[in-house]
Amino acid sequence: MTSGKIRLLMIDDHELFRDGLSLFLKMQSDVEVLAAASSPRELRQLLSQHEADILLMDIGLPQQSGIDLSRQLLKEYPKLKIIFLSGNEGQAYIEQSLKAGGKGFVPKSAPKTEVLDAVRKVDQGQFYFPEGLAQGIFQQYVSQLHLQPDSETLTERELEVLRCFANGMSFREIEDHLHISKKTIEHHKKAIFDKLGFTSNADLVKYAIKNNIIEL
Amino acid sequence: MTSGKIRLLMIDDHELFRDGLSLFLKMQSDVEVLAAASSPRELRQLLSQHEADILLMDIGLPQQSGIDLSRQLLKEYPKLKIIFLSGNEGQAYIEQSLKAGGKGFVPKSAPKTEVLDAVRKVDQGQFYFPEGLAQGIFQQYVSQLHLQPDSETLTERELEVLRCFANGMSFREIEDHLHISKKTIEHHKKAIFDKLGFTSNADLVKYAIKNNIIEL
DNA sequence: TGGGTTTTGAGGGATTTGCCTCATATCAAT
DNA sequence: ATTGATATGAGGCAAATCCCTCAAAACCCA
Repeated sequence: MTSGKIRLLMIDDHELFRDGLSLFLKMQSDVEVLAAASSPRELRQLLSQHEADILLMDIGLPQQSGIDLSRQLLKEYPKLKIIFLSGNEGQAYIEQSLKAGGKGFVPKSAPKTEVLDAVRKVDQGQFYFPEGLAQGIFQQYVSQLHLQPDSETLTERELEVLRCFANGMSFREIEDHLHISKKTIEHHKKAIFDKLGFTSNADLVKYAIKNNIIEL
Repeated sequence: MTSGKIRLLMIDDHELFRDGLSLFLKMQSDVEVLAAASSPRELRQLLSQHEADILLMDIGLPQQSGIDLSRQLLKEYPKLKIIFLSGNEGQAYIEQSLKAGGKGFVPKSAPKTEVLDAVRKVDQGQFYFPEGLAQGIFQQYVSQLHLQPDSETLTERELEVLRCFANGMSFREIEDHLHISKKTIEHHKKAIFDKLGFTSNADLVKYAIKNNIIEL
């Protein structure tokens, strides 16, 4: 936003990290930290209460991968700009974070000021990603990505079912968890296998790991 | 140490985390944060310069797992008391951290004060591990662990079977591949599940990936 | 107001796995 | 020579999963 401070929310399950980062950001005159969530549930609550410009999201949340979560959130809050903070996961998820609609990506190992840079850049409508990608070439790359989205995209429900199976749940457990019948689960599972060409449950698990739907 | 402050070192690759935690710890009158390292190399340097009582170690270092590193360090500094800080890895490594000689284990998601509690307990020669294990019972558990070391080592054959399952093969396919009957495969699979405490095939796949038995 | 897509579910048979016991053969170590 | 760990396998039953067809609500979109 051009007027006023940059309003931001934060989600990270580590209290120490949240506190440290928000303390630092609050010292900046152009930034306002609205609140910090420790879980996806809490974040949704905060999003419904505050109008935020930017969301700083830990990419490796325990309950749900940040990338996965951001896909869901952007459906509800399309104007929200999400910057991912990655821990030791390295930069392997940059492309996925882009596809999920992320606007920025900062390793947690980066100096504090880099987070601030990212927040400012992204607030101004730019992308912020680690050095190594010239901004111009990068923009082009992004648009290419846009033109060629996932050929076989799973629906929300299918994703949920996929997540369950990848977490090792049985039909019975998924019935209880999602409150749908075994038949419906079968249906979704078949759809997933057909769309993604899986041959075995092992394929499913690997896919879920590669795509940050579950944690390894 | 009974006299003076508790001297501690810290290793974590995230600057924000280091700063936040050491800021908090420095506010305590009975604790002295000697220094904080961002890498194993830097840590060794610091250890040779300072005489520390306690080391707070991130379990998920990018260069080398904290557990691995601690085994090495304890050979050089047997009196060093290591407390592991775990991120999203959950508590799956508690047992390993014990075997590696760790004295404490604190999830990063825990409240700040828990780290402090752990530091004080461990400094006094106690163990500190997450609630749920009474200290007495726990001690017993530790000695049991000692007597019964690698209950979790798979035999060659079990490894082969594990690899097959992790690659998505069915019983039928494994029969053909390894030239053994379904019954024998069942037998091995059960042994694998028992030894490693698997609850689902998904666990098996994840284990195989983590341990480089298959490619992701 | 139709037509796609998604989500939901039933019925029923075929297959696959899981679990339990029992049994044999090898090999190494005591 | 006996024991223990490893590897092999059978029989049988229970439980879980797979496969295929059919169908109906819900929803968005043109």
